[in-house]
Parts: sequence; C-alpha cells; structure tokens
Amino acid sequence: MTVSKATADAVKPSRASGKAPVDGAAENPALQMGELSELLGYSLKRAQLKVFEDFLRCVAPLQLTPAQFSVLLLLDNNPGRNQTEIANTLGILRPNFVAMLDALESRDLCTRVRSTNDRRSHILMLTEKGRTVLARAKKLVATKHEARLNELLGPANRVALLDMLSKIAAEF
Amino acid sequence: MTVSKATADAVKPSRASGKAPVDGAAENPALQMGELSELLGYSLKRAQLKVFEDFLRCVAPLQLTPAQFSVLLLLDNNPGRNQTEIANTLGILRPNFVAMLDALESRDLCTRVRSTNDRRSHILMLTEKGRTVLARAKKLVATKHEARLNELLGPANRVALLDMLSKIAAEF
DNA sequence: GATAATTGTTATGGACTATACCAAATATCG
DNA sequence: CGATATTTGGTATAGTCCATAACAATTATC
Repeated sequence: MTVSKATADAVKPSRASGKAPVDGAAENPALQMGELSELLGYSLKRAQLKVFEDFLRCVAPLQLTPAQFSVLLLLDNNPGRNQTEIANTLGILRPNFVAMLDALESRDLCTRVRSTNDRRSHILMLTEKGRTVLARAKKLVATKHEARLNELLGPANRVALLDMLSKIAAEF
Repeated sequence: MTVSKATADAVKPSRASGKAPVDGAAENPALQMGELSELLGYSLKRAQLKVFEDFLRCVAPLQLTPAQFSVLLLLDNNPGRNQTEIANTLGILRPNFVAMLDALESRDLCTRVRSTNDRRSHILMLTEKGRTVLARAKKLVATKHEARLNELLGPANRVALLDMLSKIAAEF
C-alpha cells in the first residue's frame, strides 16, 4: 500500500501529455538499462542466444541443432563410447539423451550397437551418412558461423573470448 | 547398413578386455572434445549456465532469479513504463511476462497501476519492499557474484569479456 | 463513426531440463 | 557359488522457458 495511484501517474507525464511532437517519428526514449549493462550474466545470455540463432541459420541446410552437432562431433572423435559417456561429457542427462539419439538414429546419422563386452551398454557410432553430414556441417560452421564471429571481433579477440569462456565454464 | 557390429566392437577393446589395471583408479580416459573446444557457442552456453548457477547461489537469500532481478532493475531505472515496454527491452514476450509479474506482485515487490492516460496499459512500479530487496540483491551480486568473476578473470579481462559479449549481443 | 491497432491476458504447444523408477545386465562380496 | 548392489538404457512425468493464436477492452486512424 506504499504506492498510490497518484504517485504513479505523477512520475510519467509522457505518453499523451508531454510528448515532444517536434518530428513525426518522435517516439518514447529508449529505456535506461542501468546496472544491467554491467551484469555479465545478462550479456552472456543475450550473446549466447544470438550465437545459437546464427548457428542454426548457418547450418540450416543440414537441419542440425547445436546440441545435435556437438553429439556428432563427439561421436566422431570418440568411437566406441556408450550413451552415458557421451551424454555425461555433454552435460546431457541420460533420460533426455534417449530422444536425442532416437532422432539422430531415425535420420540415419548414427547407430546404437549393443556392446559384446557389456551387453547393457550401447556403443554409439556415426553412420556413413553421419560422417558426410558432419563434414558438411563443420565446413558451414567454419566458413559461415565462426567466420562471421571472427569478422566481428577480430581473430585475436575471438580467441581471447573463447579462452575466458572456457575458463568460466571449467573453473567457476 | 554401412556399419557392422564387428567394426563396432573392434574399435573399442577397452572396457573389460584391454583395460590397463596398473593403478587402482585407472578409469577410462577422458573423452576427446575435438573441435568442440573451438566452438564459441559451446563454451558460451556452458559459461552462461555456470554464471546463472552462481547468480542463483549468491542471491538465494532473496529468492530472485536472474530474470526477476533484471525486471526489478529495469523498473527502478525506468519508472512509469508499462508491461510491453519493460518486456520488450528484456526480450520477454508479453504473454510470458504476465506470469512473471504475477509472481513479483504476489510477493509485493512491484505493482501494476492502470494508467490514466491510456487505460489499457499498466504502469509498473517497485514497491517499497521491492526497492529494499533490489538494493540487497545489488549488494549481493556486486560483493559475491561479480566479485568472484573479477577474481577469476581479473578486472581488465572481465571488462574486455563484457564488452565483447555486449558487442555480440548487439551487432551479431 | 466504422475500422484498425494496441494492451494485457488466457490458452496452448513445443523444446529443454530434472527426478523417480524399472528391467536387464553386470559387479561386488560374503 | 549366490545374494546384494550397481550400472545401463529406457519410460514416465513434471517443471521451466519460449512462441503463437486468439480475445476483450481501449485507443488511434481516417
């Protein structure tokens, strides 16, 4: 009850009352971001959304999400691993990894093979098509996505940024 | 069918067969991250999750999420604005902003006041309690959260990181 | 004054995340 | 050996975000 309606409107005589109609498109002034500009987490999330958005655009012809791309990459670099191992290193919970693999497998990008050593686990491997798609994706990411980031930041800054982010991800 | 089960297990004779039992805790080697370490988007998301996690820890006594904190901050810096204005500058869709405000208002941190200029819109304002909570939150964020980031990166790097992230968020 | 646009809102669906639980297979240990 | 515990892939489920359509009340436009 500390806020009265009178105080409310007293603060803001701008919309239809005191608006400066000098020019035709003289709209409301931009909002003051205040301490928000200094909040690292805020810029971090905004930047992450933009980067993911651009990733999707660049790799759209292959219909791969960042998460799917990371799975294919990991499979390529780590043959013979099972679902839990791959999921864990990507920070994906095993239950949630099932549907992801179902999607990739249904598109014939990878396969689950029952291990003979441990008949509980599924060895994951890229299919031939998976390798092809991954190769094309890598090229798109390098020539379109990361190239654009390099253009915006400059190579040196891009590396510095990556190092700091990795440090945060690892040690924070 | 390009992948045979024979090839699958041939790649990985490690689990129970060829594991080097030299030491007691000699487990499977860590997975090869490969080109994933160079993917900015990957480190970006991992870092963002860590930072948000720490934010929640630091401001836990006040029970504020990063999004709620950003709303309170914006309200403090921009009195007299309505829901759409606040939501838009935060990248929140108006329908999703309703529940957010309901939560904040039910905790008596802010209020919706019908504008007399435009009786459709709700002017948003912090309550007295909202101002108090925001002040405490700011202090916690500064002394615990951002301080920890400063400690990890160093003040100069922290600023450089923030600048690059803001640039990506704005121009990418 | 009729029509269009805006504001807050509801309903709803999709994507992502997190937890509990289960059967099959394996490991552990008395 | 056999009983018990652990691991693996999987299901079910709930919660959080994010996005779109639609609606009533109000205001703007012409």
